[in-house]
Amino acid sequence: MTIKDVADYCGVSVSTVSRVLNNHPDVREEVRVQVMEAVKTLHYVPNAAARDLVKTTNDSLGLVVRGAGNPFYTPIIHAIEKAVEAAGYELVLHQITTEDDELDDVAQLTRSKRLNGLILLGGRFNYTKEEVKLIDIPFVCCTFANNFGTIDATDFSSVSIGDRAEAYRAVRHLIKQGHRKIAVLTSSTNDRSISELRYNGYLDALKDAGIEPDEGLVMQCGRFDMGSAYEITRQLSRERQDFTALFAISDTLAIAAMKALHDEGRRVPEDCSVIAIDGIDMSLYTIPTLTTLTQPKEELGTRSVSILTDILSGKGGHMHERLGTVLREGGTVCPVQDFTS
Amino acid sequence: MTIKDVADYCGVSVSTVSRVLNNHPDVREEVRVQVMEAVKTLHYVPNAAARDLVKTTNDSLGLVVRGAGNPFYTPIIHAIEKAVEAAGYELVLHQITTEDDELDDVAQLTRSKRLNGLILLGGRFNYTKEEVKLIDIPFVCCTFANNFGTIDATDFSSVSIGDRAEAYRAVRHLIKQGHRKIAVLTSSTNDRSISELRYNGYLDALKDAGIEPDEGLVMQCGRFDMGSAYEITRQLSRERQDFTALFAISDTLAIAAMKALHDEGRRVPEDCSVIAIDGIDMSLYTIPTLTTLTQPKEELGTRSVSILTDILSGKGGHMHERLGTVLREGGTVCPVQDFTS
DNA sequence: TTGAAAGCGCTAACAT
DNA sequence: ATGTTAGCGCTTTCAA
Repeated sequence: MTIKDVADYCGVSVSTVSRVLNNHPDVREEVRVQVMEAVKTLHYVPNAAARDLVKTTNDSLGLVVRGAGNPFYTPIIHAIEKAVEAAGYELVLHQITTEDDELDDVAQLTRSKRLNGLILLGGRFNYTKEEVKLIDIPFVCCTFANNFGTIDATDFSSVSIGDRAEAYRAVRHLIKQGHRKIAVLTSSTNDRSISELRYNGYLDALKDAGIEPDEGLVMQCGRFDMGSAYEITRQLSRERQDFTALFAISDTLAIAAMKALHDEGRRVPEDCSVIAIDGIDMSLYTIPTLTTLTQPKEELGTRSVSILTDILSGKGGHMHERLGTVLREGGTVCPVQDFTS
Repeated sequence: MTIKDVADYCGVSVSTVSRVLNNHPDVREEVRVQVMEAVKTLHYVPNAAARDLVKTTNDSLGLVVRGAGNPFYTPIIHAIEKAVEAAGYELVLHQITTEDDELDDVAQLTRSKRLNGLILLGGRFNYTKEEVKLIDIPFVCCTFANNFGTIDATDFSSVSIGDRAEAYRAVRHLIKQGHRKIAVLTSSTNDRSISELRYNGYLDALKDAGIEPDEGLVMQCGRFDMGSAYEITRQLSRERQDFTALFAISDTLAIAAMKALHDEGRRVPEDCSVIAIDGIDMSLYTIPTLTTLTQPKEELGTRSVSILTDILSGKGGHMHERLGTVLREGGTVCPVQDFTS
């Protein structure tokens, strides 16, 4: 079933059918209707490969998401999809796992799908100049940037929160409540990614408050995995009774940690305050509601798209936007309990 | 950058380059090495569209997921990806929203990507013969079946739990604990989907126990949306004080409901037991841990794949598998409290 | 072992 | 308004 079959069926040429299919004006209304009905009757669907092959440019943008299951990305992807459509582009979505390298994928996508631009959602922070050269179309990093890399800031765009500063703010919030023994739950302290940045923000806050970092209060759970976050938090709770607050670098880790604290008989927030960063939907439903710095998820998506489309239409150049978070006051933070009184 | 460029660069013909790229045997080792290096140097990536166009068959399977953000699907998708790869096929994944109709998408995919088989993850239950005719390749419905449709069982496969029976079992579990005023939280009672099936299982259980259904205890929240589940549960909690248990048709709805009950001052499980179906990771971390019938998520995925690949290799025909759930005893169900004593 | 050439199905000039 | 035709980049006979 090809366009030729439809043409023969209608007694017209393939170009006429093609015109109807692509809404070109120069077709007699009568013929247009006839073709459309033939398409329905024959259940004809154009071959995308052939179409892609012939079209040299196709107004499509790519979105590569690293770490599919992450609930934090869901609303961002939604926002991007809507914004891309509104801008008159088509979106090619590609999910990869956290083990895959997004740049390998990007090379594939851009060259085989003739993309005009690219959005990377979640990715490494340490691209090299070499690697970036492989991406020969404009791209914007969403929710992350090149914080550890060496590439030129004018070669790409980014939209994200200031991870280190926001982590600082979260921990600062705990310190203001009188906490000084503050544990941190991160996936890693030195993986050149968001985890490392937020961990550094934690250290910054301690330092500014004149608190000596305590290595025994640093929990690394490896990946963004609730199971290991739970285990490691239980373990620390058994080993150490003295910490009065916990900063988790993401909502999901915080939720696992709250459960672990509970299972060790420690109440949140009375015995241990908890704060996190992200603001996923689920953390609205924990008991108590998680106190967290919510990222402007929709805005992260829409800004990424508009920066990209502006570049493509010549309206602007590469830029790096840092958006702010909003402190969502839940019920997991309270002033430190004074045991001496 | 096309295959022609690589050929020119090496001073060979395009066919030779193509042979190298596709690991054909008849190429001089010397030339093979030369071409491979040229590919690296020039950063050449074959155009997928052109490749797809010319290849008539490509050993690829399609996976259409309806309702991307659903955390329940994440492990299933993972299992399918691994199983498909292990079986030597390539997977083409397509996400659609719950508003889209999966069949429209399927028509697109199968005809434009030359798929050999198809897995539908989450979908309508009421396909018609007409619609199914559009899918001209073997397909298997994962987590759902044709429970409300009229299509021939020999025309497709399905792998799912017995939704109605499992809902029955969940509610039965509550009844055994002495509960008789049991509320139900569903997205709809008559949407011809999983919601309706599980709602019917709830009714079955009441009936068998001689309990008169109470329309006032039926909550429909429209979609699988935690926000509306929360609101409607709060509302019911204010209106009615008499129900002692709640059956939610999914874990996510149950989590929202637990929060709502809490915010209305009702303790789980002392004042209201809660049970659900699905068994997502997140519900391990609610406080108390959600009692739920966990679906065999990995098995749902792997069985779907092996049924499909068996059909494709002529080793078997269409079949319909009903897998069982496992009751995960959390802490959200307890015997009904006797107010009279 | 290699090259030349015929398509795969479609779109977009260019004719008519 | 409609038809003819030249590719898009690739794989795969068929010859050499």
